[in-house]
Amino acid sequence: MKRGTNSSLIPCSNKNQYNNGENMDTIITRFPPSPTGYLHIGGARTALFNWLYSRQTNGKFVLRIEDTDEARSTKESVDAIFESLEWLGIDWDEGPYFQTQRYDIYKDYIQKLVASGHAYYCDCTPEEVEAMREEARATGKKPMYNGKCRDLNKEGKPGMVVRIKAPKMGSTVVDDVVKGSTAFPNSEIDDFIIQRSDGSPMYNLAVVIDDITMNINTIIRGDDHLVNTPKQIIIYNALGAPLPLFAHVPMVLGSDKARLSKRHGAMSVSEYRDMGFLPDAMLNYLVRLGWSHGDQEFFTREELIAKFSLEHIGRSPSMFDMDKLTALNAKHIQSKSPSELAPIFLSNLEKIGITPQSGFASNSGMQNGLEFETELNLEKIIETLQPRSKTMVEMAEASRFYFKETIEFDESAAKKFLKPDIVEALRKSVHYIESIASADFSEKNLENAFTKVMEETNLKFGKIAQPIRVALTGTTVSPGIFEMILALGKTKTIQRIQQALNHIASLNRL
RNA sequence: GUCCCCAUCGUCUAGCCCGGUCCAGGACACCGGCCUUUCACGCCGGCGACAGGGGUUCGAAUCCCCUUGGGGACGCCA
Repeated sequence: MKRGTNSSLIPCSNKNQYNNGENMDTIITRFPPSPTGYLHIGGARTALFNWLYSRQTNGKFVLRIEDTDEARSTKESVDAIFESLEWLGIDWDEGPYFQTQRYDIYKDYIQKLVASGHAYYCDCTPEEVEAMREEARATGKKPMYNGKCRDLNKEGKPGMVVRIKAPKMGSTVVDDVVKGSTAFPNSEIDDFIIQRSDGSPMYNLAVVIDDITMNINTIIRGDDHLVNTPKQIIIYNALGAPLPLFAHVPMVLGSDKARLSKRHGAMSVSEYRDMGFLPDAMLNYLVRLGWSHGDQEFFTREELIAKFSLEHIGRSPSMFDMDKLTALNAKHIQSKSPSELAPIFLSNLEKIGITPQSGFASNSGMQNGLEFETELNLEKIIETLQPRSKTMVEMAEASRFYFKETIEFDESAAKKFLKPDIVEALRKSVHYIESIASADFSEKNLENAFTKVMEETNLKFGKIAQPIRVALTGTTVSPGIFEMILALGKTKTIQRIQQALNHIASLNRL
């Protein structure tokens, strides 16, 4: 990995001037959201890349809130960002720092810059500047400040802005791990403002000062920042500070190839939680948007930390695809153990209004339920649903029947399968299930029980399965019979088959 | 308008740096089939791409140039 070649411009004696005793080899990355909205997909991916890289290298990950746009920054956004990061399991070692609390630091550096002749005060009005831009545009040039106050050496007074004295000749080169080397002609970079007339710092200044003082040596960010980089390099150079490593990651586009916005999937990351996505699936999907490891698609969190690499970040932008996220989520749901899924499952149940009052067989912590419910096995319930749930919301929905006290039969299902000719088989099923001791309640013994039913009724299992399914769930679509019975428990199973028997009886007495 | 970035199946991508093993591999989606007590899972197969044009070369997805297309930035926003 190469460091920016521009660091060679920095005098040796100054090289460690800004280092606070941190080991130079420690990778320090950062995520600097501006709290003007929630955390969206693109931001989450940037955070993830930085986090992964710091974790992989045993480095540090710093969280910094860039709230210098005080008009648009809100406390709600800050909280939303924290919440989303927490959900994703992206933790930070330092911060959160708030730029608004660091104004003194910026002022200090701005003074240094002015004193050393790298910046100057300017009292041109916004209208004047706009006129300069207009003029530039008219001649087919890039709209820029024309440097009117550059050499006037104006004394600083309230109400004046401070501008950087940007180099006029040559070019500024950005060395980037993903984009390679890009030269920006200095004629394209104007003397941009680093301090507003109200004394607050501008973005490019604050970022650089923060990155320097926080010892950030690795900057991974969206490539919409690539054109900002030469400006920032100019500040680094003016301060004699070493350059960090830059990695500009292509952006995530919406499905219409336009910049991600609310219209697309650019919702808050926490909305994906509400839609039933697993954090690990989210991470897995996000990382594959722009990064690859050969043909591998599925990654656990640990694998990601081990295998992530800056070298394999792609160069072209990608589009967000909900289908692929969903497919990946299904795989992650399958790969988890039922006990890992349990808390998420329970909270999704609650959201659809199911709050199991009773204890679960394997969860003896919860008590106080109806007698017949105490055999419900939470982990087995989850297990039966894992291969058929693409999201945790789906899983909760599909589990409804487990928690019902009385099954409402789907009309056409009942009509087709709950008929008098099945009564004998159902009765015998009840009998043989009943004869299994609770302690011996297993898939194997259930199989034996149904084998007996099949023998005695001379029916194939296919004939018996659907009526049993309808009896247990009310519908013709469900998990496998045996696994379902195991999850449901003996008492509840018998009760439901009995109920189906009653249903047949009442219909045929009429 | 100016500057910058990017360009492989519909989508995410491998391959590109170090040309031949690529009439281009994987995944999602889609379409068939198998498995099967339903639905899924799983498995097998199919559809489907090197943006276009010039070079360089014995040979180019891979290197160079141009065109086109897409994106980004040009702010007393970040």
